[in-house]
Amino acid sequence: MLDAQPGELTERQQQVLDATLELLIENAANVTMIAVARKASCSKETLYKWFGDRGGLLAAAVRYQASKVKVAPFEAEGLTRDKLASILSGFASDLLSILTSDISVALNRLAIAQAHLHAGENGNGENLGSIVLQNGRFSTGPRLKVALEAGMASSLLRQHDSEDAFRSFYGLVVRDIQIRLLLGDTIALSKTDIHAEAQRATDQFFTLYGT
Amino acid sequence: MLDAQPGELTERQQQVLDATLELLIENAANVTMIAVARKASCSKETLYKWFGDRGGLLAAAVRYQASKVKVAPFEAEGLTRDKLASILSGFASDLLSILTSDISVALNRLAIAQAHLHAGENGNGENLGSIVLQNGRFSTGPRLKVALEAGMASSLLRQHDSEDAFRSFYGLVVRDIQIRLLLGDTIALSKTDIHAEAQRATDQFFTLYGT
DNA sequence: TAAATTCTGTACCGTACGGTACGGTACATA
DNA sequence: TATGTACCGTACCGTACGGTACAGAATTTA
Repeated sequence: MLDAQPGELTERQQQVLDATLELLIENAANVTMIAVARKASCSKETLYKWFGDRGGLLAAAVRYQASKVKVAPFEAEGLTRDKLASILSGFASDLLSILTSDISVALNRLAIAQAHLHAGENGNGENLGSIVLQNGRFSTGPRLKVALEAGMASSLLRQHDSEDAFRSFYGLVVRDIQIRLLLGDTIALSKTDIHAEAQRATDQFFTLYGT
Repeated sequence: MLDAQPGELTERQQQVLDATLELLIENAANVTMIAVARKASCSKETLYKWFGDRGGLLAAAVRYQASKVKVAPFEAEGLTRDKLASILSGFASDLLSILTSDISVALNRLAIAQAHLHAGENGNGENLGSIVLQNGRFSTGPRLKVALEAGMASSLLRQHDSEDAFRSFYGLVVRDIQIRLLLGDTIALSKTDIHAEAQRATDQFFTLYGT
């Protein structure tokens, strides 16, 4: 086998996690160890050897998916209002694209479904909810806050707690979309819809926090 | 037994549903038929007789809880800006109080966890997610829209699609609070915190949509 | 080519849960 | 007092799943 660094995943292991994610998207209730083994054409024993137990497999799948959606950080040099607006609007588009994707809905549902478990109750010891939060909200937030603080330093935005400003922007972008999707409502957002929503949220944000 | 109207619940049945909800709050994974029967001091056979199957019991519990949080509609007579602001702020406070409550988090988690099921796959035939949506987002929304439209008619708010205006207000109020709670993040919102958040959201809403 | 390692496929075990059956009890009605 | 009804408690059944064991194939290493 192609050996990998500790914490890294071999090609084959990634195939297994891809199969897990596929299964998760089509029906979360069908993600059993035997189903994953069949879909990935591997044995259950291998699953347990690689991932410890079911919780470890799911955690690995969530982390693996998160590692695929890393986006490039933006540079805050020579910031103009148009440039900041473009950064915000781009961020909003990305966020909406991700949150409305099948894979995001499925992963959030999975994480929410067992978010009540205390750490250590599952094999991996870490809660899926906190993994999703760490790689989602708590990862994108600070990245955008850099841009917001640069905007304040350039007097494009009024002085304000950047965390609070980010949260309001988040609300303006997401509104009730995510919770409705999670609850099973079917909202179709086209590419142009997402772009329009991102633009609206950005305009409203400047109205509230701009100079 | 105290007979009840069709669709109504007897005292004893409400006790059973209260026990179900209690169990749900303390640990959703423990809501098994035997656990409910023990907690409510009734027999499993009675549960099946009254609610059909597990899905029916959960659906009944969700509906029962929803029936307890009905709030009074507001009157839109002689609307002033202060009065509208008070309505919006009150609505926001109520919304935040509900969404941050243990019972709401537990019910939303439950509904989300199985929102992928097609109608008819559970005994009751109706999806818990849609029940929550109907009694939550799709019930409170139209009620507030009445106030928003009255505000537009009174020229307190700019002419605008009331559905869209409501959704932005919702976003300003809730921001990232609900998704973080659902994912297991612990956010403590005191009574005064909620009041302050409601006030902020209302002020921001007037900035965006006021005249 | 021979030994060793890794993996697949399947059979198996224990458990937990949904759902059913049934005996026993309390109570209401006649 | 006799009969019926509603309910409790529990035993039971079938199934599905997580996890383990093992035999044999495939692949690697020497």
